[in-house]
Amino acid sequence: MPAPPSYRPPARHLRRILLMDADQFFVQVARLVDPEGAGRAEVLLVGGAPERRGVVASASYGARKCGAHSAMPMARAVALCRGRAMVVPIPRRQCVERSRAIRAVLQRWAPRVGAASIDEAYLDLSGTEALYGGAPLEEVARRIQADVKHETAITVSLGGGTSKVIAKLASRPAKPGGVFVVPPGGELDFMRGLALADIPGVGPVFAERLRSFGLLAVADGLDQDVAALERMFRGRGRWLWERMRGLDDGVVETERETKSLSREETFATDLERDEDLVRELLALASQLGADARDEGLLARTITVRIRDADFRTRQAGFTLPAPVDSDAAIAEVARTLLGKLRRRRRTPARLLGIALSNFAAGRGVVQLGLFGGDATTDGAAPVESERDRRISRIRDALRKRFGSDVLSWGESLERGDSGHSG
DNA sequence: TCTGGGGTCCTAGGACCC
DNA sequence: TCTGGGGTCCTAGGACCC
Repeated sequence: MPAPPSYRPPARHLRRILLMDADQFFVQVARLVDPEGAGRAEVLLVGGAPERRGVVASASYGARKCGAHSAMPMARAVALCRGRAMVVPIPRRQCVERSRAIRAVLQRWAPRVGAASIDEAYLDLSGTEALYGGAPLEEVARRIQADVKHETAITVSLGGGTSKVIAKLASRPAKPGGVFVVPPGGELDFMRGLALADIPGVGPVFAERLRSFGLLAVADGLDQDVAALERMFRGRGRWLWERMRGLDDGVVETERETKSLSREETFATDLERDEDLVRELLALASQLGADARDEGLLARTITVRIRDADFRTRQAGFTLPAPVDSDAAIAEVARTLLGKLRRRRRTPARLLGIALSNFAAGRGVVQLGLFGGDATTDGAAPVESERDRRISRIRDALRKRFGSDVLSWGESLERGDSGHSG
């Protein structure tokens, strides 16, 4: 369906929003990828291997009957299923492909489609009444659902209503594989039947605070006026007042720029020695560098995250004067930051991660300032000397910030650096 | 049973500048 | 000589989501 040439957002109370949610998405894709194996396993767990301390990303309905659910440690889920479960890793590439295919179908139906995650998308169908011959939202949703199934073989559920929060909450009673639309004006009745913890954005911490005030159900909170809620939960009172009524001004965002990119790994067994951590760090830096270059992103800020054996998570970051995307530059900064974190607390670590953020303009942009006014990243392989110069300038920046001892920590960074002092 | 990996957004304090 | 307010950037941590 073609989008109207000039899209005009209609009055808020007339909005027609859908949330599409692919049911147990990873399970569905795993079964399509491997019809003879996973396809035949009624009790299927998709996620990280138990011996690698993984968790469940998606559990089949058969596995849920045993008590398994997503985010549960895989070892526990396997135990609950008493030897009847098949465990497979997330088929990442195929999941991304299916996700894109689903979105392509949705874009034929709605002028505005916004991906909320790999298996969820919002559709804004406001102003399309005439386009669909005045069909009710529920009927349009059923047609979309059938189209997605036909085109991609994926079963999806659709929730609908006058706001994103209503559409999202309506997708739950729609599961599995159904459609549930809250009619305009029916928002309050619908919300009254929910728990406060059901509201997206109310997590375990906020739910506990609400409970400490005796507020469990949405119905409990509807008695409170805005001022009372603001006094109890300053800053969040008005937000809560609105959400309890299904009010949500949020628009469906069609395109969002990437704000951060990261890679992390939990080790099968905790790592204690610095040299082992450095080795893992350098591997992560290479993966992340490749990701950044694939996306054409240049980052100024590099952050290292470490999770100690006691599950305490710490991080340290550094912002460079000019953006980078090379493995060596990321590794250099990351190694210094890891040194800082390890000096602060040297205990076995279960996880290590690196993140890039603070992105500058993409490829082909001339990098200015400290890192050399003549350095460009137009895709041509930089000559080694220029690369070395860039690394040297990064070393200077790190030395200035962290002191002259930073380079005494750990060994030389990369063999490509040829080991000599810069 | 021992807790993934990929993100977004918010807060708060300190540095620094005007 | 003393006091100050606002704005922006950086850093660390945390809540939350799928």
